[in-house]
Parts: sequence; structure tokens; C-alpha cells
Amino acid sequence: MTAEEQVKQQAATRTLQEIQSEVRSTNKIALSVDCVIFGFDESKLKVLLIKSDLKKYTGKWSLLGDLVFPNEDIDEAAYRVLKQRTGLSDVYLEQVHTFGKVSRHPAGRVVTVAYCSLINVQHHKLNILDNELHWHDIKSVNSMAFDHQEIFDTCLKQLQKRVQEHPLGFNLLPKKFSLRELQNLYEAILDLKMDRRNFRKKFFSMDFLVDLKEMEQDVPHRPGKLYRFNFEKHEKKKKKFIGIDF
Amino acid sequence: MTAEEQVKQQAATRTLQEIQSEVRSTNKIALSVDCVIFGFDESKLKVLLIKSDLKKYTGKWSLLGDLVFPNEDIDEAAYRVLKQRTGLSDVYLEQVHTFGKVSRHPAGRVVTVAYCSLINVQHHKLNILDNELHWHDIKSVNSMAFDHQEIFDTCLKQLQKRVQEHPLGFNLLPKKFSLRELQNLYEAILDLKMDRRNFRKKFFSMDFLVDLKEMEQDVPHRPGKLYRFNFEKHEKKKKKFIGIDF
DNA sequence: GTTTCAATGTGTTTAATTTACACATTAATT
DNA sequence: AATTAATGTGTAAATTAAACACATTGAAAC
Repeated sequence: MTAEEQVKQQAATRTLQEIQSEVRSTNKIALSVDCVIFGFDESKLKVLLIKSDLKKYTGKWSLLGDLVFPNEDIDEAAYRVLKQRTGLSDVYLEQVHTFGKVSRHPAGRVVTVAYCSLINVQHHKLNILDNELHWHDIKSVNSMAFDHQEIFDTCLKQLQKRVQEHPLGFNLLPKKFSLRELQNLYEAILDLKMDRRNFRKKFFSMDFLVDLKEMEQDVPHRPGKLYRFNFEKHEKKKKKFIGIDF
Repeated sequence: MTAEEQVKQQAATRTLQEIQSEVRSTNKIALSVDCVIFGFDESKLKVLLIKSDLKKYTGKWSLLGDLVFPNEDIDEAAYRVLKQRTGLSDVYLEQVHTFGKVSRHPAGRVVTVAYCSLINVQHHKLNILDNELHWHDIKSVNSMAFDHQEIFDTCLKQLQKRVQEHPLGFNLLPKKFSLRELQNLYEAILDLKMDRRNFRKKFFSMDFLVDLKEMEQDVPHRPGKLYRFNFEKHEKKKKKFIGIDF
């Protein structure tokens, strides 16, 4: 870890009290980033949360976030938070929405830019840095600190939409995966059941899957074939008459 | 106009020099909103721009924006800018993306939240408040001040996507419109030609159009029927097996 | 007022995509 | 060797999208 990184790491662990004093020191608006970090484990979609350190919200969970430094791009700030908390870099990260209601944060006027990140939980397990963190099943997340519930809901909806438009889901899977895992993932994200035969047909008809000629190991029943994601460019079919689909 | 509105109007006409001095007075991050205001006129999609008042960018055009007040929601700030510049309220306004590179603005560290607005140009003509404003054909917009070109491009892409998912386009049309105008609008937004028969079929098969039993007036050839948008709720067809469409 | 013109208005056929649905195969377990 | 619980595969029906051509109307030109 470089000196610069250490400074950032130190700064990012400011308590809410410290943030509060900084925010209130001027009447200007403070800017933060919050990351909704998704993982996939045991056929369930999970989100990485931290225990809120503000008394008012004792027992509530929060997203991972921090104030943006004056000399740092907001995207960089989000990467920094992610790196600090998970130890991971080179992961999927996308800005989703900015939340800027006057009274959204108890520490003062803090506008926050929400990011959505998709990580591989297996990799993360090797790098876990903080025992205040916990992976929550998204179905059990229903009352978070501040307006974090709204931020989370927005990011989840965005993910559900995005995952149907772009092959993002692979970011949540291990490098080698079976079609069953892939389908479990989509069912967990979209919260629905799909027909196995149609699901397979759909993915095989696109160029996303490379057959690794390997089989699953240590599964209690018949092993399935393993695939990896095909990183070569995928041509998007152009339609002449764009299907307006309200 | 209330006293509060006057204060806001006054504040919003700050010059860039004034903004600059405010931004540099602390080392904190300043927050602004920028509005990409779309209109539709003469079968062309237009965007409302203002001449940049910063010397470095003389002759360049800018989006309409302002700093966010400490006691104002960011959505409110965007509405304020829109109201000031167009005189219009109750118009379509949607947050699109936040731009937060360290050096994006010459006045210092200003992070800006971009909004997309769709207005009816006919209404706006009655309310025009500022002769520094100009409606530009989107096809001729290619070098704006600061990073406004990038912001504009992002908002246009977002609009192209949104308009195929939701019936937003109607916000750009007069209350009464012909199918030809509707198709011209979609062709202008999406920058493509559509088959007239399929286009009509598509819109009639949805519940969006109410036949006003009126005909166009003062058109140089055979008049077409006039319609209005049907504001009643439209049930979105649910698919069982969600079409993953990369 | 007849003709010309340029737009509106309408249906059908084909292709592509989506959906529904059932049975054989495999490997681990008993 | 039989059982079990999963993987793996194909086809038919329904829906949706795409391609395509001609009659009708009203204004403008003559």
C-alpha cells in the first residue's frame, strides 16, 4: 500500500462525528459517495453493509460510503471506498443516481452519489478487511440508516434493468460456472422463475458462453458442464424499426 | 413572483466570475445542476443553450445551470433553473448523471448533476425571458463550453433509450398532434426512419392515443386527424420469462 | 371545375422471436 | 442393481416485428 493509499484509508475511516464537524464547519454542501455492493452466494443475491456508527441509528445497517476529497474524481472516490472495504480492484462499478434532499443526512447537508458494484464473493472472502461488514440477503434488507433504503432500492431496480440489457451478471459469478448457477443468478436478481430450456436456448443463441469442456466437481448429483464468459466483443443486433416497448 | 423567487432569480444570474470567487473561497466541493432542455420544432429536436459568459469559452454555448443553494434539494434547484429560463413549470424533468471530474470546470471544483427536461416549445415561446438563449438543432451541437458536450451527449443517449421504454415523447408535442408529428418526433429523437404503417399500428395497439375527431388546420395538403395523449394508466404487459435482450 | 399533387389512411404476408411444454440421460447415492 | 435428482435436449403454438402497395382525400395549380 502506497503512502497516498494509506492517507486515503485513514481518512475514509472518519467517524460520523468527524464528518459532522467537517460538514457543519461551513454552510456549503458536502459531497459523498455510497456504494451498493452486490454479491452472489448460495444462490442468493447479497449486499455488503456496515453497522451504522451513529447513535440515532444504532442497530441499523448502512451502505459503504465516504466524503469525496476535494482533489479526487467522484468515480475515484467510489473506487477508493470499494477497495478499502473489500480489498478488490478491477470490479464492475457504475454510477446510478445522486440523492440530494436537504435533510437526507443527520450530519448536515450531504449530497451523495450512489454507485452500484458487482463483485465475486469468492474473491472477496480472501480479502475481507473489516468485521463490521456483513453480507445481507437482499430479501431481508428493509430498514437501513438514513435514506440508504431508498438508495438501495434504486440501485437494485437499476441492476434488474441493466442485467437484461447487458451481460453484467457474469461479474457476480466465479470464472467457471454452470448454467444452473447462471440461471440461479438471474432468478435471484430478477426475483422470478424461468424455464430452464428457454433460458439455456437464450444464452446459447448469444455468444456469451465458452464451453470449458470441464464438469462441476463435488456436487451431490449429476455434474453440469462448466462455462466461462466470452470477453470478445458481442455485436448488438440492430433493428431497422426500433421496437418501442412501453 | 414571490420574494423568495426573486431572491433565487437574482442569485441564479450570478456571473461565472462570481461563482468562481465563491467556489474558491473554501477548498470544499461546490455543487451545481445543469439542465439539458429539449424541445421539438419544425420536425427537429432542439436543445436550449445560453452563450457562455466565461472569456475562455467566448463563442461557445453552455447548458443552463446554477449552483445549488445549501437549503435547497437538488431536484428543486433544477426546477428553479428551468423555471427561470423558460418560465415553465410542471414540465418533465429527470436526473440523468452526475459529472465529478476534478478539473471539469474552470472556476474550480464544481460537481454537477445533469438533468434532462422535455418541454413544449409552443408554450415556451410565450414565456421566453432571456435573449441570450437559443434553440439549437441537436445535429449542429458539437462543441460546447466546459464538459457540456459530454453532458449533452449523455442526456441525449438517455433520452433515446427512455423514449423507447416510456411514453415521454408526448411532453415535447402540443396537446393536439397528428400521427405524422408523432412519428417525426420519434424519428428526430432516434435519428432513423420508420415505416409509417408499422408506426401507426404500434401506437394504435397501445392505449396512448385519444382520437379528438378533429383535423389539422392550415396544412398545405390533406389534413390528418388530431390526437391527444391518454393520461389514464397504461398497464405494462408482464412477461413470464423476461426477455433478456443484450 | 378539372387535373395534379402530396400527403393521409389502411391490410396482408412473411419472418423472427417468445413461450409452453415432456422425455431421455447421467452420475451419485442407497 | 435400483433409485434419485439433477442435467441435457427439441418441437409446436402464439405472439410480435418487418416488409410491402394501393386507394383516398383535400389543397393547389391550371
